[in-house]
Amino acid sequence: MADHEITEYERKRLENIKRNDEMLAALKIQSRINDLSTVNKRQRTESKSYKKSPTKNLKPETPVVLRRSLRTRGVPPDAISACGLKDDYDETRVSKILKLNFSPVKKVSPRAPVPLAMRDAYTSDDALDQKLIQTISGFSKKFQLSENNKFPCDLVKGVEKNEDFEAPKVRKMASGSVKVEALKLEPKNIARVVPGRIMDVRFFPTADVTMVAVGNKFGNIGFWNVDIENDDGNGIYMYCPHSGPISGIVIDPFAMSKMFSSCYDGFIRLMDVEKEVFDLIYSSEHSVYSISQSPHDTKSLYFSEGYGGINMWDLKAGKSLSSWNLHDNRINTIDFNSENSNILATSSTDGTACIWDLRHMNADKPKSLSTVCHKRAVHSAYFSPSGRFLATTSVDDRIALSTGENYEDTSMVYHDNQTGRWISTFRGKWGWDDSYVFIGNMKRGVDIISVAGKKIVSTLRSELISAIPCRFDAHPCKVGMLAGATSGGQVYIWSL
DNA sequence: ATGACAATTATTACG
DNA sequence: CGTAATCCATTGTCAT
Repeated sequence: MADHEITEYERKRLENIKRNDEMLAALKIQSRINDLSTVNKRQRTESKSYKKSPTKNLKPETPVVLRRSLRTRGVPPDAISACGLKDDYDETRVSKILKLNFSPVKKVSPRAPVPLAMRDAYTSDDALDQKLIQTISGFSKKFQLSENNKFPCDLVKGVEKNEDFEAPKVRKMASGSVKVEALKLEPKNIARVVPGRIMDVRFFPTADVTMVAVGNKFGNIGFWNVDIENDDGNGIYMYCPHSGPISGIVIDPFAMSKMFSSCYDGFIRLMDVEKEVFDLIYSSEHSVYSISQSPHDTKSLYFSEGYGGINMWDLKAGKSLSSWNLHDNRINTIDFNSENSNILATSSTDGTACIWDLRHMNADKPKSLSTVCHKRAVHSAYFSPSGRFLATTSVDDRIALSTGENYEDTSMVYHDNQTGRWISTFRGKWGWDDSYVFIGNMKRGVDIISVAGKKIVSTLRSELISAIPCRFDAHPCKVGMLAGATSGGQVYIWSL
């Protein structure tokens, strides 16, 4: 037999196949571990997150000094140990939990479809989580006890003078025009909050404390209280309430002690600071790709699932009120029009963004009010603060700005959106009025698109930025405060 | 048409 | 300081 010389191409291909198989196998094993982890008791005595002497690997001369990074230094780089899923569950924590009179459950994995004690999900070595809990319940209580017309963000109208929170409420963002040149990034407003890729970043909707929550690819949720300067701790707290990439975070401005998070693992949890648990709200076979709440109706939750489905979930009843199949592929964002909360926009990998009217959605596959068509996947569709514009971002390297009666008047702005595999997709986000959209670029800057000029008018740049900021949040109460999050777990906060 | 596969990309931990 | 390892995105291309 003539022996076949293996061509370079074939060799490479075989290698790839082998690698992929190994990777798949590893993923499967991991998910098995997650499923079985109630019984699984693998423990390694020396988990990296408990190592004492942190090795400084930030070049001292570089200006890229992540604020108070020493403490986060110990956070292990890889997903699994970061989440404590497989190898860093320690007995001391179990006994602490038992002492604290939590139900004597065995180890609870974030994948188990049950509530998860916050302390159980806390991933740092010291017990500073209580401090976070105090902070959050502090400002959320303050808000609840204050007079009825004193809500966070000065944002209320139409609130009745009773204690009943059923009263119609409207969330009004702090608005105003910003001179974009005035936005500054200071070293103290930089921190690494979690390891790995950040999928979503969100400010707490209060002016009392500057605090962000981020969710990463590994299922961690990190908090950063930016106001904490130099007392014990660095204002950074990390939990692992999920077993996969966190697709969205929602904080109801009228109940800030409760925070929703959705995950590719199909779970939606509610962090309830009063009960000190990550409650289980919803669990599914399918991935949950986005989550949103109507500004009017905070009794229900909207989220997208699988390949094009949307659910309207009643929080009180704990069941789905409606579900629709709106797209041919995954829905990446859901956003409500702040001026008319019957109107919502979805963006989808099927290449379209659609605007829907909740009053006309009876069929399983309803007809959209209007559709913005792109040539490739659409990764976000957000209404402007006034609701008059819709900004969609697509991998076809376009940002569409749509306006008019039915948003039929669309103009396209070119923007390089080729983020590749390691960077979370870009999403053009509105600032504090209808004039600007903020979006990251591949050169570690933040492009600012002017709606009037239909082009990039400015770019935020800084030597302090060590990675590409890809996910953003504009502070709902503080005009000019913008948080950007990277694939390396850092958060940058620009402010006036 | 459908499906499998390669190439692409940036960040970081580690040697 | 260079480099291996990351690995639930996306798309075009080539095979079936």
